[in-house]
Amino acid sequence: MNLNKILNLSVDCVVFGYDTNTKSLNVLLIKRYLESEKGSKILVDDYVLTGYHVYENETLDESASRVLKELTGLSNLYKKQFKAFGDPDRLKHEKDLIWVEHEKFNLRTITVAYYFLLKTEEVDLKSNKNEAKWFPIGDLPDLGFDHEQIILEAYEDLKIKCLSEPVIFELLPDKFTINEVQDLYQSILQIEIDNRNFRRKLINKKYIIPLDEKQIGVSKKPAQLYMFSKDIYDKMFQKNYLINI
Amino acid sequence: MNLNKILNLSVDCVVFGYDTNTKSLNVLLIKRYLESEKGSKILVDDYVLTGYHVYENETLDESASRVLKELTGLSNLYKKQFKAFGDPDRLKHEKDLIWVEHEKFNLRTITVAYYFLLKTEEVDLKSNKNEAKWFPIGDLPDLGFDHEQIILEAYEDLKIKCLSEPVIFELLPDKFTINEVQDLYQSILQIEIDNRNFRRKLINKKYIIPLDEKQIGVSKKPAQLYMFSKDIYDKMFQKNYLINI
DNA sequence: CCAAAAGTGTTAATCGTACACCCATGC
DNA sequence: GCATGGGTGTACGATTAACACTTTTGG
Repeated sequence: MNLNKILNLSVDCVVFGYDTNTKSLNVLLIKRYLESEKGSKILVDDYVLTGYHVYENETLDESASRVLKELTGLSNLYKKQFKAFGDPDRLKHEKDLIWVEHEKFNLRTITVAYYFLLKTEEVDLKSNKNEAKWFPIGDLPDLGFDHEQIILEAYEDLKIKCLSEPVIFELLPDKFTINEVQDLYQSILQIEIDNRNFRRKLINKKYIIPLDEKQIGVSKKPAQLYMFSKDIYDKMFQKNYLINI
Repeated sequence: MNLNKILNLSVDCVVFGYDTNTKSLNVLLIKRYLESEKGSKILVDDYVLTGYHVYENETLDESASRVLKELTGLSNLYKKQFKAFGDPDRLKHEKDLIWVEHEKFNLRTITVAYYFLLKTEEVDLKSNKNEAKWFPIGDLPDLGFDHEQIILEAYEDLKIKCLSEPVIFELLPDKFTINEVQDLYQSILQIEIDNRNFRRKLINKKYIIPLDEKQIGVSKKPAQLYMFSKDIYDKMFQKNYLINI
């Protein structure tokens, strides 16, 4: 493998994780910190998306998967390239310029942005050397570069996508309850959904399969568990060309 | 303006035009031709998307708009950045390598792909020095680079987009008939639509405004003309979060 | 008067939406 | 036995889908 970086090209990964306990759609961010040489002054102290330069003989998709694997240890996650960001002034704040100087980046770097979907619990942050941390999508910290914009555009794309494709199940454990799916939709779309109608709709899908299992260890009536069958979904699937303008 | 090109970054433009006469969704392509030095042998003879390197201090969007203006003379068209293509082997055919050599491109060039929507008649091909030509989406010629893939991905994106946003009207003249809209949907989606149901659906929209005008110069019953009001559409518009998985 | 495309109505089935109470469980 | 969240049914309105003939016009 040719490990020469393409100096003006990077990938950035918006990692969405859902926490079924707090019912929070989270984004995984890493700390960016830099002091002046004497250590007297904090030059940069914020969070950024995880990202890295693309190598000379690596595809963009491979690059994104590599970055994610380094961050989380995970592969084979749902991944979507959603937009390239490459405006000449996308790094305009002083702290970003300091950082670029420090890291010897190319000032005009084009970044190809991906988002990934996983369960917050899947990632072990303890063993992470980047000081990675989850933040709710509605409560993001101070962000470097143009990463706030990148996250918000990823989020918009996810919102639209989850209406027409079963990506929601990428964010849930393999075995889930109907109410967990509802909570997740509500978190993503920031809407209220009628529980009875939602249940009926979901349970009627052939690819939502009731298991012979219920929740355990909950201090209330344990709920029925279901799984999503991608196989059945794919077999049933046919595009419905419903024009809805 | 700094006219230094970024050597490994380009934009490519998929220009979709609809021809109401032939009822054909077309793509605008330019000729790529190269002979060997003695003129004895044709080295490259195919079509490509129009594209160009991004300049040092130009945004990606500006770059795409500039390329399109040079090709068609038009600005303010519907434009969408839909994907970045940057695999290391995306130029793999011999003719592409010859071309890259001849044009002094960077072999590993990342291209940010856009698509544009317009009416085929809007473009004056006569005054075009690039030997630009329209091709039906279903009958594309031999294409250079990875441009066939780029076109097909643009087309998939357009198909999905036209179901939920009124982009269809970008492809039609300001004054159109209901049947023209139907024909266009049929061309894009490659489906048959029931005329009565489609008419009713469209005519009931408040932003489809009947004009005091009918078609002229047609050798049959002239049809009622309508226009699309983006103002009314935008005012009425509210996202409906209909989950359809 | 003929060819060609415009325009028109009804019915049945499905789907979305609104809405309130009982049930099962762990503690 | 009580607090907690799980689970259930019905009725109405809106939307979709299937379907075939008449009308208007230019030539």
